[in-house]
Amino acid sequence: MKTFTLPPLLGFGGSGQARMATATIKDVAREAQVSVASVSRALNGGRGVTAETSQRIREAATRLRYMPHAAARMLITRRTNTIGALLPDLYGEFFSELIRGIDLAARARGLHLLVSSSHDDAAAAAVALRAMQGRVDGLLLMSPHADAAFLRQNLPHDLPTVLMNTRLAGDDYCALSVDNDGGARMMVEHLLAIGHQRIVFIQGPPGNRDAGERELGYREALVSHAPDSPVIMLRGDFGEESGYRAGQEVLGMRPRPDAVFAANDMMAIGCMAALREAGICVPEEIAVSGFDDVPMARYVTPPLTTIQVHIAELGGQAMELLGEQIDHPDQVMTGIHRRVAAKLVVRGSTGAAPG
Amino acid sequence: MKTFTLPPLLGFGGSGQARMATATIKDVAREAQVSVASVSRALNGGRGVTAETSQRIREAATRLRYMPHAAARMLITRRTNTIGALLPDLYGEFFSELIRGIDLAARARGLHLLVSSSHDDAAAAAVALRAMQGRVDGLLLMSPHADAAFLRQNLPHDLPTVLMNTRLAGDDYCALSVDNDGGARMMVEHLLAIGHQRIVFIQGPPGNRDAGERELGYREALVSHAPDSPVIMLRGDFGEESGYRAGQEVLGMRPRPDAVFAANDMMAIGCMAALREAGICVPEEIAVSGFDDVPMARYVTPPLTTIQVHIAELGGQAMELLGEQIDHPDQVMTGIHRRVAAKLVVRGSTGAAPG
DNA sequence: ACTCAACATGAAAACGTTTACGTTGCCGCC
DNA sequence: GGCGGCAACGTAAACGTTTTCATGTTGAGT
Repeated sequence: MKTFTLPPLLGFGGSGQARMATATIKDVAREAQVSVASVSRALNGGRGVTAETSQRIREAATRLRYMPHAAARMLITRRTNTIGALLPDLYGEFFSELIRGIDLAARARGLHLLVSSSHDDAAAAAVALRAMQGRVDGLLLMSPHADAAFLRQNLPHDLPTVLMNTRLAGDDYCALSVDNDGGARMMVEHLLAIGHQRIVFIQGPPGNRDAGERELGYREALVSHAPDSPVIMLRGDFGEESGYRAGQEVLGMRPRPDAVFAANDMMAIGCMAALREAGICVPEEIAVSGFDDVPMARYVTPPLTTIQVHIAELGGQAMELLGEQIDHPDQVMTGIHRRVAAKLVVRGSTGAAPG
Repeated sequence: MKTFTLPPLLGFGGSGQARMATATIKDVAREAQVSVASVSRALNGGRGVTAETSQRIREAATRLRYMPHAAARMLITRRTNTIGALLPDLYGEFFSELIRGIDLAARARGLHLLVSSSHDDAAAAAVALRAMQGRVDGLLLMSPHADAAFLRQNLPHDLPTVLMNTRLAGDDYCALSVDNDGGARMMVEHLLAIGHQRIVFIQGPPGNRDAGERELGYREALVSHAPDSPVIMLRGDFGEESGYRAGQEVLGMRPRPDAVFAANDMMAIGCMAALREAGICVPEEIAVSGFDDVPMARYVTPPLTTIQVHIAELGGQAMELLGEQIDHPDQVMTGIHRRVAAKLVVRGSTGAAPG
């Protein structure tokens, strides 16, 4: 079998930068004088190959700058080593932190990350979902329009999936979301603890899950810790403007509330603007607090007391959960529903901390 | 050839949710009574197939919910229809906008997006770069440590690549960056136009490309429009703290500067804090301006005059450029270097606008 | 010395596509 | 009526892996 056939596509001649097409496993096999099977074994598990042949193969591989062809491996292995993240139109810190958390956890598992973001409507999300078919081993899904029907329609039922912050609780899928409820309770307890009695809540957009849970936490905390305090709601939509309007409404209330808890930071900031314009001092006359701990929160005057959620952790834990699901496909994990903790950050706007 | 062999893995029985493994092209071929070649033809170009057979094939495909196996296609086609984005550790709005721009442009071209983010050092970036080998048709690369040597070392020379905001100008690669220079000039011209004479510049971190270009723009504008105005530099590092310290230095200067131009918004905000503490009114006594137009810029008091760069456009244009390169591999496009425009946003901190 | 297990290795099948190349059947033209 | 050409379609060869199976080869146990 000694033939004179040179490696067909590899360097011609000797020194250095010869233009070479990417080497395949066959080239490595020839270079190391073994069969392709041995190369595969040596480079993967390393079992079933002598230490010295393995060594020789490894050397040949690096010499040829061999990189296994991803597609070929996927084809036979039926694993892509890639997970997909389907995300809605997200902005700012939230998005970047989420991706960071996912990416880090994925990299730790040796997985690649295929992202598809900015889906405004269900149709766009469905298209993106289909396009990911077969390119990913699992799916991280955060979508406001991901109701049960949508999922059953568009999701391959055998694809491991973890839902993040979605409406439907963990009946058929794994899910993970931020502890809105607990966070809101903490905030109300804080406000009560520093002596406030009449706490008004500025709601988020109707139908929004996060907003709803935060409202729930507010109600729960009141009934369990201060059953005599009134439940006062104002409409909002997470926008700064709506917070401003809510602030104006607060001004007209008699007796005047002594604290405002907005369902997110932007509304809290808008609310503070309205109060300031009316000459009301925060926190002396009215305490104000928000939710999210956006970067801006510590820069407004006074700095905003708020609830911090570790978004990167949301992404990271979701990735962990997905990884488990991928590694143990038989194990039933549907129905698991975890929450990532929220943390109270006390700043000047509730008067309990100097800065 | 009429046999009774049922499609082996497909539904057993009839109605609805029968558990089925994913259908392959063979299943479709059998279902439509044609060869696999015809299926491929019908589903791709559609040439070389009768309209009616094509129709029949298409029906069979949808009936079986056929989705071509991505890996198999990649293997034979040698195209992944995926582009990779290698990004450093980015935060907040910048990151999310960049991804949004890239993602949208990629989707418009039918390309998937593989991201790898959060690379602090060159080693991590190199690993990530290698891992993307063969999984992508092109690369979008933004990396502070992407010098020429690094690229030549780790980048397959035949992989279309577009550099974003990197140090080395377009000698060997396509590059794209924000017009720091032009933006800074615009800002200085604005400050001069409203009557300021002594404009101090707060520098960014040494070695930072963006910071350097902004400083250059500042110098250029001064020499060309106000050669008599002094060039005054203060050290900074893009952090709010450093802006605060710079602000304190400004306070001690005699004659006192009448305007501050910080290399980014956070430093401008820090600077304003220092001035406020000293009882100096912005913009009446000293005007302050920044660069970036971070979301916070419009919420500080007074709202910050700054330079807005359309980050999404940076990503989108980079993707466009990369797409061109992928579609026309022979065409030499190395050396192209585009800049995305910057825009002056005048707000209260330079006193030229009410709010 | 003979058997049997254990082990290193190679040959070849499989994964699901695309595509170059044949093969047919049909039509028009001489 | 034979012949060339064209269009539709099928056959089979690739693509680069992993993995099963078969085949030595060795070493230990009797």
